[in-house]
Amino acid sequence: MVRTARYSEEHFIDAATALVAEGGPGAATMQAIARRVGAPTGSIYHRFESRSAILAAAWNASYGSLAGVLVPLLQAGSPREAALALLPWAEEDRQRARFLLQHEPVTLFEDAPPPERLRQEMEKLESEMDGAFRTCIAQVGAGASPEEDLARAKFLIFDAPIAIIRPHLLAKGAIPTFAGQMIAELHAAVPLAHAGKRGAGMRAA
Amino acid sequence: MVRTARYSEEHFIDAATALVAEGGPGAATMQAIARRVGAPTGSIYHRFESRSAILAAAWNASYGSLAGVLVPLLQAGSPREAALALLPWAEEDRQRARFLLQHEPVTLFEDAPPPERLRQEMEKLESEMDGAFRTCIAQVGAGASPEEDLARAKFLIFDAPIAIIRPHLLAKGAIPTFAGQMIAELHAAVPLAHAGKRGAGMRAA
DNA sequence: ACTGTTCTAGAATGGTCGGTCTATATCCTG
DNA sequence: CAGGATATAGACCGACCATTCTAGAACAGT
Repeated sequence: MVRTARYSEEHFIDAATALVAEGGPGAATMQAIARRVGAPTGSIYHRFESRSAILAAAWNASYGSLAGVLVPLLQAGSPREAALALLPWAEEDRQRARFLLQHEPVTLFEDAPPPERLRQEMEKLESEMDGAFRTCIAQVGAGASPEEDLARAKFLIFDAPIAIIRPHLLAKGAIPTFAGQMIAELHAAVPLAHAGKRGAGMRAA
Repeated sequence: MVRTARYSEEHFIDAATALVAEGGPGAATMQAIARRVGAPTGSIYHRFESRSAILAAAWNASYGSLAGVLVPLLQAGSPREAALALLPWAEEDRQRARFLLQHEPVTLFEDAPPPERLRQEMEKLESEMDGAFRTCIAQVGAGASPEEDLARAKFLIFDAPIAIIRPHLLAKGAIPTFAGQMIAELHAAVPLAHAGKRGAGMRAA
């Protein structure tokens, strides 16, 4: 009853992801996406109502892939394993990693906000991840204010490993083995809940 | 003999810096910069030959400000002090910090490369910072390959503190005090040259 | 007061962008 | 073996961008 589609949603999302990963949000023009897929620009609008919609879909796919790896480990109360899991994830899904790791979602949608459906999916993914972080903290045991505990966990499990991996993602080469060692060392030396020493216990020498 | 200038280079650089810090590179259009300064668009071209030139100048000003703080401390062999110095720097010069901390220089110049003069200044600043890192490593004493030592130092002194500070820079509020404590704790727990335990000594439990 | 240079001022230009429109091809269903 | 829904295909549109251009204003030295 219908003509079969030659280009799938995924094609366009992947192209947009790659373009943003390589050249920033500005590089992902509708024409560039279409050219990369080999489709006419008009075809994109059969699947996405706007440029924001593609970018949001790309963000959801990337962030969802990340959450799929991280959330189970966080909920299991394994912060160290979660941090280390970022490494193979980034290596296997380099484009999505680069897409996520260099751009704040804020700058992705400078002009038009993404459609409601996608905006809600974004928020759901973010709150899912956030909840997993809180679950992990609750299991491991916290030390200070909830705000500080969360900031601490996000740094140790997410931002710090990312900071370690990022230079190697931007360069072409593979991620060196010492990156994993640095993450492991960090988690051995700096506990998520800074151990029971009286007070805060984290003033440095 | 000449008409006095009403808008200085600095005016335009500051406006461009603020726009990029707030909305990403795409927000810093020539018209937006001019509007923010209150000047006509044409006036910008009396001081900068192109948009890339302003962005490069803004980058140089921001990175130069950062280097001015970091380089002396690195050359003095004080990695901990350097890392902690990022905090007041970011707080006092929020816009420059945000400009630098959320965007890779790569994505700033998607289309046209900046003029030669500015490109060389960028490279000079970067190699100056790089040299300071190496000097610091040499003083403190290294542990592994030069490549790993450098990656380690950059993480501990620059990227990790940045990762700690970034969420608070993107939010509006002040940087909480526990951010400084986290940086201090990190440096107390994870030495730049991982202490003399046999071999690499950084495998975690 | 005049001159010449350097600036402001903002309209004009050519190119590209996101998004729409019309025409045509494809292929499942009946 | 049609009918018609859904796709491709790409020209087209108005908006906006970086950059250029023309006109006039301001000031230093005479």
